[in-house]
Amino acid sequence: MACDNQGMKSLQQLLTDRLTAALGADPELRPSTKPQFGHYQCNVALRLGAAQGRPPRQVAEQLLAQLNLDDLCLPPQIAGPGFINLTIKPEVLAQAVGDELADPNCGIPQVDAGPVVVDYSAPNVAKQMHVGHLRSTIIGDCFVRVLRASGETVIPQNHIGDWGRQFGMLIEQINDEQLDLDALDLAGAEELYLRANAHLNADSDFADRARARVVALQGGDPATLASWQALIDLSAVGFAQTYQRLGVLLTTADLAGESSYNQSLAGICADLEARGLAEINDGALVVFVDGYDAPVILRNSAGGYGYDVTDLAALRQRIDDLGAKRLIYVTDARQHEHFMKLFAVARMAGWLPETVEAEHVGFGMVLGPDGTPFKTREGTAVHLDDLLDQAQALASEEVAIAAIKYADLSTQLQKDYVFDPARMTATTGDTGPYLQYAHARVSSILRRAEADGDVVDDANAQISVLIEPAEQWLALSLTRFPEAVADVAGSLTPHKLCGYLYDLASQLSSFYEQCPVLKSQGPTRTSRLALCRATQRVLAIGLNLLGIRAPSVM
RNA sequence: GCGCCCAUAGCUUAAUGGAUAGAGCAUCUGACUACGGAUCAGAAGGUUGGGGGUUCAAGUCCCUCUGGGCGCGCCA
Repeated sequence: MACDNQGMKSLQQLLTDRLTAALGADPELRPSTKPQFGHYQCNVALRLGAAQGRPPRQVAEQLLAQLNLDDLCLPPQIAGPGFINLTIKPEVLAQAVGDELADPNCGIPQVDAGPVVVDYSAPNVAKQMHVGHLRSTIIGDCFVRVLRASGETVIPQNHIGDWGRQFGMLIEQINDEQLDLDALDLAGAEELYLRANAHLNADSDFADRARARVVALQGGDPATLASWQALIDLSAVGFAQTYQRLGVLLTTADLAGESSYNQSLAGICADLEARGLAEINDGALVVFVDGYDAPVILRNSAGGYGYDVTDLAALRQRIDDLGAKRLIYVTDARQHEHFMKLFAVARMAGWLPETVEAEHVGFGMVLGPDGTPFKTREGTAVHLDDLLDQAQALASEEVAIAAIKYADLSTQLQKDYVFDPARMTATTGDTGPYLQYAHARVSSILRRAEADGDVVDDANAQISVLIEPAEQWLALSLTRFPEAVADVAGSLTPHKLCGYLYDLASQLSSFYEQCPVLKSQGPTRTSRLALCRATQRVLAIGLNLLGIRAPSVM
C-alpha cells in the first residue's frame, strides 16, 4: 500500500525533516514566492549568516554539502544573498499525487484531539433569520466541515435565543388573539412579534399582563410552557428550511438554546460567590476582570439572569458534559470583548483548564449597497431569505449559494463587506462560480473518457508522465491540499482554503489550455486523465469543505 | 476618556519577518472555428494612510500621528 505514514507526509514536511536533521534547527522551508525560485525556498542561511558573521551564501553551501536530497529534488540552487531554492523531481511529484489520490482522506492529516464544540448561527425564536445570521452560519458550517475532514470529533451547538422577556408579550398576544399555534409558521410568528411589540408600547395594561406572563413562564405554568414550546418548535422548522436552502449541516439535533441552561444559573452564581470571585456591586452580582472596567454581570439588580451567566453555564456544560477540548464561538466581532471576559472568568474559576482551548472568531458586518449596515427601508434587519433571493435573481440556486458563501469566506473574516450580488455571482475571477466551472470542465473530460471506456482507478492510478511545466505546477498544487486544510483547521481562516482552491483552479485552466488530454495517446493520456481525476477530487472535496456544491455539469 | 478592529493599484483584495508586494474586476492587446470561450496568454496600473524605531531583511514587529468602523453594568 502506498498510504503508509511516510507516503502521507507532505513534500514540504519531508524536505523539512531532511533539512532539520542536517541543520539541527528549523530550516524555515516555505513554498517559493515565485516560479523562478523553484518549488520550495529555504531562507535560514540568511539568519545564520547574520548571527555568525559569515556570508550567507557560504552558510548555504555548507548546509547543502551536509545533506543529499537527490532522491527528492533536482540539484539545489543558491540564489541571491543566500536563498536555497529546491525543485521537486517530476517523478516524486507524480508519486505524491498518486498517493494522495489513493488515500481515502485525500492526504489530509487525521488528528482527534478530543471533542471540538463549534457555537454558531444562533437565530432567535419567533423571528426569521436575518442578515445578522448569515456569516455565523456559513463560517461555522465551514469550520465543522474542515475539522471533521481533519479527523476531529465536532459537536455543533446552535445557541438559539429561546428565553427572555419577549415571550411574555408573545404568549399574551397569542392568548388575546386566540391564535392556533399549529397553523402558525415562522413568518407568521414574526408578524405576531411585531403586533405584540406594538401592543406592548400602546397598552400599559397589556404590558403588565406580559410581565406577569414572564413570571408564569419562569414558574413553569403548564399552559404558558406549552405556548412557549410551540413557538420554539415552529421556529425550529423555519430555521431548518433556511439551513436546507443554504446547504449547511445544522439540524434540530444541534439546537442548544439559552433556556437549556436555566437550571444551572443559580449554581454558577453560588460557585463564583463561594470562590470569592463574585461580589455585589450596585445591587447586581458581578465578577470584575483585570483589564476591563465593566464587570461580567451574573445576576442583575432585579434578580434576573442575563447572557453572561448563560454563556458561562453553556461553557461549563460543554467542557464537563460534552468533554470539549476546544471551544469555538462564531459571532460578530462586536462581541469579542464579551467572550474575552467570559473566558477570563472561566479560567479564574477553574472551569476552563489550560488543556482546553477557547477561541472567539469575530467576523465583520455585512453592509448594504450604501456601505452601511444592511437594513430595510423600515430600519429592520433584512431577512436572510431576501438576501438569497437577490443572488438567485442572477443565478441558479446552486450557483447563487456558492457565490454568497465564497464571497463571505474568501477574505479575512474580521473585515466588513458590502453584499453585492452582481460581484458575487460573477463567473470570472476569484469567485465561487469560477471554481464550480473549473470542476464542471474537468468533470466533462473525465466523462468523455469514461464513455471511451477509460475510467481512472483512484487506488492504482499511475501518473507516469509529468513533462510539461503546466502539468508539474498542477501536480505541485495538488500535493499542497492537505496542508492547506490542516492550516485552516488550526487557524480558522477559511480564506486560505479559498485562495488555495482558486490557485488550483487557475493551474488547472493553464494545464487545460496547454496539455491536451483526450487527444493525447498512450501513457501521456493515461497520466493526464489521472491528473484530471486527482484535480477533480481535490476541487470537489475542497469546495465541500467550504460548504459549496461541486456540480459536474453547469 | 478607555479598549478592540481596519487602512495595500480606479474598485475588490492576497502575502508564516525574506528575493522585483501577488491576484481578480474594470481598461487595452492577442489566442490553432475551441478535450466546455463561463477559457487562456500578455500589457498597463503601487511611495502598502503619514512619521519614527528594531532587524542582515518590515505591508508584516514596536512607538506615534491621521482617517474610518465597533464596543465600553444590569439587552444578546
